[in-house]
Amino acid sequence: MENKLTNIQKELIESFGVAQEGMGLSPASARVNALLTIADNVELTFDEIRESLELSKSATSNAINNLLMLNRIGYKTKPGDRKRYFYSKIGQWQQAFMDSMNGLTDYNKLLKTILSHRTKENKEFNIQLKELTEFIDYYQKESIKIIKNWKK
Amino acid sequence: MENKLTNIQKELIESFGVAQEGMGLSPASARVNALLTIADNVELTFDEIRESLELSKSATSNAINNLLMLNRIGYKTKPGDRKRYFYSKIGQWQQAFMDSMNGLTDYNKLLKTILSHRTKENKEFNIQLKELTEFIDYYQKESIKIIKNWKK
DNA sequence: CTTTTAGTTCTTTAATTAGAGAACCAAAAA
DNA sequence: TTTTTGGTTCTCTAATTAAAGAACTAAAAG
Repeated sequence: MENKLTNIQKELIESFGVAQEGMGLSPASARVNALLTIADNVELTFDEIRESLELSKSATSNAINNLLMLNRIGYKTKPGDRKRYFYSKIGQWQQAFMDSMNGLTDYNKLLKTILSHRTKENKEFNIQLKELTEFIDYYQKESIKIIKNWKK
Repeated sequence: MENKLTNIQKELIESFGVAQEGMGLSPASARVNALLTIADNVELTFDEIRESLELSKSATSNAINNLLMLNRIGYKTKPGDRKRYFYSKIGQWQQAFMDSMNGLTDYNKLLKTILSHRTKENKEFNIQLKELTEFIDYYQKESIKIIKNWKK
């Protein structure tokens, strides 16, 4: 159970943690996710995570369950071992990317509804709003093409 | 100064406001930005914003300054009129989009640093991490192409 | 000058978030 | 059956965020 982090690793966890806080994760979730990206061992147990990050059990539990819900991490078990081994789902980025593209649809629907309720005055503004919705449609389609062409 | 919103407009402001809270704006900022997207009049003064949204002066002031800083809104003045007329910078989405693409560079730099500090064990994980950084590079370039091709 | 306008800043409060620590619990081990 | 393991849940507190309301201010109007 000796899973010591180097100083560089600790620093990377903090930097990457901060970056992921900026992407909407709580401090503890961000650090757990960072740890699972940075630690040499890619499968860590609850207690290894807790120890490495010096978190309480509750903070560890909540962070892990949050990341599981967001599908950012997963876990596996080993026969005859009750512990769960958590890992980063970094390989899932294609799916995550697709999901974020699809998430744009609702936002764009809203923009279109807004446009449909605008008066005819402010032609210029309406044109810009229309262009934005058209661009989002276009961008979604092109992005999906982009990702499909990504097989180097 | 009679700038009454219809019920539909009020609802749209709430929906769009919530959507923008999800994109990182505070409730008041999100609603100010929504108002400037939805109101018939695209140029509103401080007091018109305050009244329409039933906000306090401080909340209005902070929300406006926050949006100005984020470059999501701008204002113009009129000769012989001390008031500022605020408007949504919706037409600026191309620039905003470019900025968000460029924002990925730092994140990717971090991922590359993380990769460079990983041991050679866990080949599969390292490959996935490498793929992700390569995809981000590729995606940035392609996205910029996409936006440049957007001149219909 | 004095007042009004167009905001800004300060103070306070309410609400939310984050996390510690302890109590708890179910399954497995002893 | 009791203890240990691997967590989860509950309670409490500290910190942060959001916004109201009042006091303030600089520039323009009267």
